[in-house]
Amino acid sequence: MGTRAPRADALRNRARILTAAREAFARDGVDIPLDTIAERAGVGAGTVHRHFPTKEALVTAVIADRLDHLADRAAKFGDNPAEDFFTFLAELTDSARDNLALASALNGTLGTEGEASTARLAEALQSLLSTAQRSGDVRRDVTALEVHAILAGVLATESRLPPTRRGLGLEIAIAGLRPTSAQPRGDSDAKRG
Amino acid sequence: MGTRAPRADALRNRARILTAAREAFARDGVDIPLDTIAERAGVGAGTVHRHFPTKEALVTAVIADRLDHLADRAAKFGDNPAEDFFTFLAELTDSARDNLALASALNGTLGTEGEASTARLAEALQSLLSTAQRSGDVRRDVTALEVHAILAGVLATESRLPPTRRGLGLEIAIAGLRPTSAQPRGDSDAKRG
Amino acid sequence: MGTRAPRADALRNRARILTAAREAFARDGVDIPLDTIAERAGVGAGTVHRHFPTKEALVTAVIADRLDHLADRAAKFGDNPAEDFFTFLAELTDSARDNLALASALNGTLGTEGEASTARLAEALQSLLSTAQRSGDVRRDVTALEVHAILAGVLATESRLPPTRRGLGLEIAIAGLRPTSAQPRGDSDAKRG
Amino acid sequence: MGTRAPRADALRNRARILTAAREAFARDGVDIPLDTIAERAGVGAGTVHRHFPTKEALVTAVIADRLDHLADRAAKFGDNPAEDFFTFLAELTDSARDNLALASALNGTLGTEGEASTARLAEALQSLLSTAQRSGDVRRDVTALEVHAILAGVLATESRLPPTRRGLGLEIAIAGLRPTSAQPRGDSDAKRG
DNA sequence: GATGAATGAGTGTTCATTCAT
DNA sequence: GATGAATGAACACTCATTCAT
Repeated sequence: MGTRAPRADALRNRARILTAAREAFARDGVDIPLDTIAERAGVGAGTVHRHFPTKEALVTAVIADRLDHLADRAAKFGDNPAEDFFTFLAELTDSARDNLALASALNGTLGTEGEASTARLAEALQSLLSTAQRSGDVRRDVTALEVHAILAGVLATESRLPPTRRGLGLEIAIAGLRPTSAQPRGDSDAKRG
Repeated sequence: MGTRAPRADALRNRARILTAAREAFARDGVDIPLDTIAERAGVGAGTVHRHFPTKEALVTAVIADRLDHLADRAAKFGDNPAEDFFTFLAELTDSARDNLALASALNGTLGTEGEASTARLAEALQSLLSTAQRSGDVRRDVTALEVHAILAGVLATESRLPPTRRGLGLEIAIAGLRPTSAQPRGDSDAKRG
Repeated sequence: MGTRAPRADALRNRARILTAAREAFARDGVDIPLDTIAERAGVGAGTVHRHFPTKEALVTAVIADRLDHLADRAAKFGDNPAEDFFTFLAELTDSARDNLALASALNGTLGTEGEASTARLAEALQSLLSTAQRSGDVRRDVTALEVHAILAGVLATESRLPPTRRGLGLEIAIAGLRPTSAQPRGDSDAKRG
Repeated sequence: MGTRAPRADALRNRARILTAAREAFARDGVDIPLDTIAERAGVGAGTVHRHFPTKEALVTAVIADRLDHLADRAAKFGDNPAEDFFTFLAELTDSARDNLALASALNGTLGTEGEASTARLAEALQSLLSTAQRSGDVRRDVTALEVHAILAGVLATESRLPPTRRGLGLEIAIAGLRPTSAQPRGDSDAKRG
């Protein structure tokens, strides 16, 4: 025990930078100057670079953090097949709405930033998806990666919807993900490999 | 008055700039330097600014042009209620796929560029939509503007889908736009290719 | 011939930048900021970059210019074997004395800047050297490249000599370049002027 | 008092910094960041500054150390007039070859760093030189400071010579430092314009 | 004393925009 | 009108130096 705070202010600054960056990226997109982020975080420009050697590293860190956060959240579910899946989509949508950077990340506008975390999220999505598919509430032919892409679309939609209509994009996606009406529902059939 | 060729080359230059900008924005996104566009258009940088006082103006013009083009296309339809509507969505999706700038415009990433044309497109969408709604193949509660937002989402989805799965985003949106299965719409199940 | 001044001020600016850079590099070394050079040349920082896309390009241009100048000068000689050779060495020494950048270039401190011109200079040196060697006034085993290196040494020496002793470094190098006294050269006493 | 180990590690750190700096400066030149040196020395950046308040102080210390080392070495000679002198020049040349910092110091590229040690070295050089001059093997008109400058030149030359020709610069300097064969001693000729 | 995080002025470079030709 | 050179404010990033721990 007794690990004294090894570098208390460094941790605090790192957190402040991440927070400032998260907000700045969310509100203004990732093109915002690092100097602005440094200023908002109340640190010098050099400090930002000490913690994140390049701007890309900071962007990745912020995105990855958001993505990981979502993946963690996804892992918490597990009881109600379809409900869980759709609820998670809703949460994700809410998280990313009005977050330009997260939206960009999910849109693929950002190159390969946060790739690892994107994969983690896809994995988390996978189990929710599989369960929901097994229960017969979701089309069996879509993969987690595809759901990820659909999510990106939902976010894009939501960001253009007036506040009074929030949720419509998700609603439509969810409706579209259900098995075609030809197969009523009820039991689950053919689980996919 | 003897205006032999009043501004023949001015018109030509304008067209060349727009063409170059369209391609450049589509391929490389709107962050591409104006100098590059000028060079590709075979004109001087000053000429670009004569025609489009700011870069934003050029971006708007290009987007508006694309949007108008789509609106024009939409106006050509009108015979088969649901089919027309869905076909148009498919065309729009195809147009924007791999067009970074158009995708951005539809994503709302670009601020208010091309607002007027966005409205025009929404209008064109409106009549297709109304017809399809009247025929009972599309949810009655969505407006043209909302379809526009959904379109943005479809594009975002499609851009993240592997080539082998192209069309899935649109397919799901279309499925989601159908009236809920609870209230079957008579026949109608518009299969798409 | 009627080639109207195609871009008179561009040429003038280029010349001013080169002049300012030459003086700045000579006096302060190549680590001087480009902004300072721009300021001294009376142009904006961007203008420097238009003419010389990177700092290295400017350094190279300045060095190459100096080196070419010397090579040109070398080409003018050709009558008195030993005298020409030694006189050229003296000229080169005078040129580079108090020129930090040129000295650096000849010292090899500068990486590969101006390599082509270094080669040109070596070539020019070659013919002077060959002639002097054939006349028996210079050791036959040294090559032009080696003379180049020796020159670098002379410059380094001269830069550390008090003004009253200028020329001593060259004098010693010249003496050292003569054939060993064991094989007296009959005439030859190459007074240098 | 009980100063058990008063500042044992301080001394050790100082030594480690000097060693790291010596190697770093030698290999990479004096433009290498202090952080790199600190890291190689296994100390913090602040520790470097405690021992050497500015970077210039560290550079000076390293150079001075090298110069002192050479001066010490020079003091060890004393038996064979000319031989000692020339051997020392050879040693010095070998020491500085591939030592960017030392070469810089001797080149005068470094401003006034290590002036005191430069003087010490000159002094050591002086006695070797005087002895050699008295024995008639070295020109009588050169001073120790001038030999120092010549040494700088030799180093510059050597650094540009291909490995197969190492020693040529020194050889020529040595030859040039011998009394002119024609005139046993007495006057010198070689007036330059 | 040692540490290494923080600082912040400074560097090379880019690019939308202006303006002389 | 067209040209493309000039401008200069940004920008990401570096690094000697300072300072809290």
